[in-house]
Amino acid sequence: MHEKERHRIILTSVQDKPVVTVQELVDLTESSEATIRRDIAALHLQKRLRRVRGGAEGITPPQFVGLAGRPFRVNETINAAQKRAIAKEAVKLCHDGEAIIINGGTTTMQMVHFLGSHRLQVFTNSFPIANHLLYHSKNTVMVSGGMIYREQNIILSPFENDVTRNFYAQKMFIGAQGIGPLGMMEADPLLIQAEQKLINQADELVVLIDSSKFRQRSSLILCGLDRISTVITDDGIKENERNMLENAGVKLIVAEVGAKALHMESTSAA
Amino acid sequence: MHEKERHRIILTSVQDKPVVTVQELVDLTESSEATIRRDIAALHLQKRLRRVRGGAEGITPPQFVGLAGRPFRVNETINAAQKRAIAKEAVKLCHDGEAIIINGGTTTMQMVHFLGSHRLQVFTNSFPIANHLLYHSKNTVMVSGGMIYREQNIILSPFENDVTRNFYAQKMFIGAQGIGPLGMMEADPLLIQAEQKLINQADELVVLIDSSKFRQRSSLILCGLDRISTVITDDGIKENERNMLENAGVKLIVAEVGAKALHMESTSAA
DNA sequence: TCAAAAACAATCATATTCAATCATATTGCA
DNA sequence: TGCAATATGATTGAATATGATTGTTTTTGA
Repeated sequence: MHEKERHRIILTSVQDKPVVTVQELVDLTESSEATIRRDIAALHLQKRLRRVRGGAEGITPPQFVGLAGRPFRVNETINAAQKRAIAKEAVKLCHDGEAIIINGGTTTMQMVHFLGSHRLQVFTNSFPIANHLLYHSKNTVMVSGGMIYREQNIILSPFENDVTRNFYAQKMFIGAQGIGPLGMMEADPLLIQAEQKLINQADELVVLIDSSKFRQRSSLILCGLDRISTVITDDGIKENERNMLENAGVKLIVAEVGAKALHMESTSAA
Repeated sequence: MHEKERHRIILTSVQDKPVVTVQELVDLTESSEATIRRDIAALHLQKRLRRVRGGAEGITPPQFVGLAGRPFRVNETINAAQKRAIAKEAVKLCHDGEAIIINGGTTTMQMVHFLGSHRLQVFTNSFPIANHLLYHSKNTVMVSGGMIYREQNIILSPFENDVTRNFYAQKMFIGAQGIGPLGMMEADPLLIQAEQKLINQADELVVLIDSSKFRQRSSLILCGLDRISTVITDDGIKENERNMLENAGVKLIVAEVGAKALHMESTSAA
């Protein structure tokens, strides 16, 4: 077997499993222990894997807490104060006993912190949202069925006949990548697909979006402004953006970013 | 088992439960007490967990407690060693690339620990199983849609048209309340409903059941012995119980509960 | 408070893995 | 083909990890 071929086998092995032993690779490649060690040493120098006693491990997971973790949690910290304030306003719209739909996303995720003492029926396609509500609240939790996409943290089924169609709510809460005269926009096709499934299952569409998103554009339009009932944003919204929503008949709620958050901002800026 | 593998198991264990004992980890990893202690000490120095008397506890994430938080407060102490041994045998039946179904339950739950380094397509109706596999493995995870019942920790939809029908696997793993000549039995109607949905979606039915359950009877029969391909149990099974399965054409796998556990049994019996 | 049980630390023997070396096999090239 | 360069395989002693044993400390429960 040629060197390249062994390297290919070794690299695919460490991607499939957290660790592979030298012995496993010896069996796989039918070459000697010494050769495998040399290969691992070479690939280690090329930083294509990490050499560990007994074998090799993949380079990707520094620690494996977050396959889903990183993209999600990094995003979580951006504009955290705004997102929290917006989420708080969103929860104020909910009354115990109601049924609501929460679409997955970093802003809607913040709602869970304020839902702890509520008693709602919550339908969501977000695995972490379901998880949090299940263990930290007394709300009834329902999820859509399907495959769990790690990066976006949503549950999505390619089939039309899933249980989503059997759930109906008055309000659906949703975030977005951007918003403009043409409507709500999203960047990820996978998210679009998930959202399309849900938006027809509720009367009112409540959009949670921090004010910076008014200046962002994306390629994919989810729906027009006429479909939106309410927009909740923070107090960074501009006058012309207010007018745009008003002209489209969209109700606007502006969340005051709390004094503490403001204070933290000013001190960190100083 | 290799160091990294043990560390992975230890770290995932402390995230599932507030505290994990040295003994549990010994059973889980099949390594000695001394090794586990050394591992815990090493991980403690790396600040990846906190060492406590009797075992280890998770480092509480500053504020993110709950996302991947502490999903299951399983009744893990009853027959824990047996359940783990049985679950380990079950996982041995799985080969990378395969699609499997795991029905929710305390025994099947133990399978997640051994699935960490696999690459399967896993469909489950158990929220905590999905949760664990999602954050602690590279398996593809799919869930059924519907309401999450807190007590049983399963996802269940009253509708026929859910995504369950779109998934098919060669093997389905399932626990039970009891087993006898009439078949598998379950006590909770809710579980029956969930299981009925799934058992037709797989070729082989693999039943995980500790030997004490052979002497238990319940009111609800899930299915006959003829539907069962394989039964995995522990070495407490009696001769007549073996015969019952053999006569029904059911394959039997007996999991050896570790020598240490056997020793404890015999001494406590003496 | 004491005694039994459990958990722990320290030690040593064994098993595994590693690195270095050399012999052999394969490849590239004139 | 013949030669050199490189790659591979085998062997050995060193380094490291593991498991068992022993004695000590801590906890538990009467």
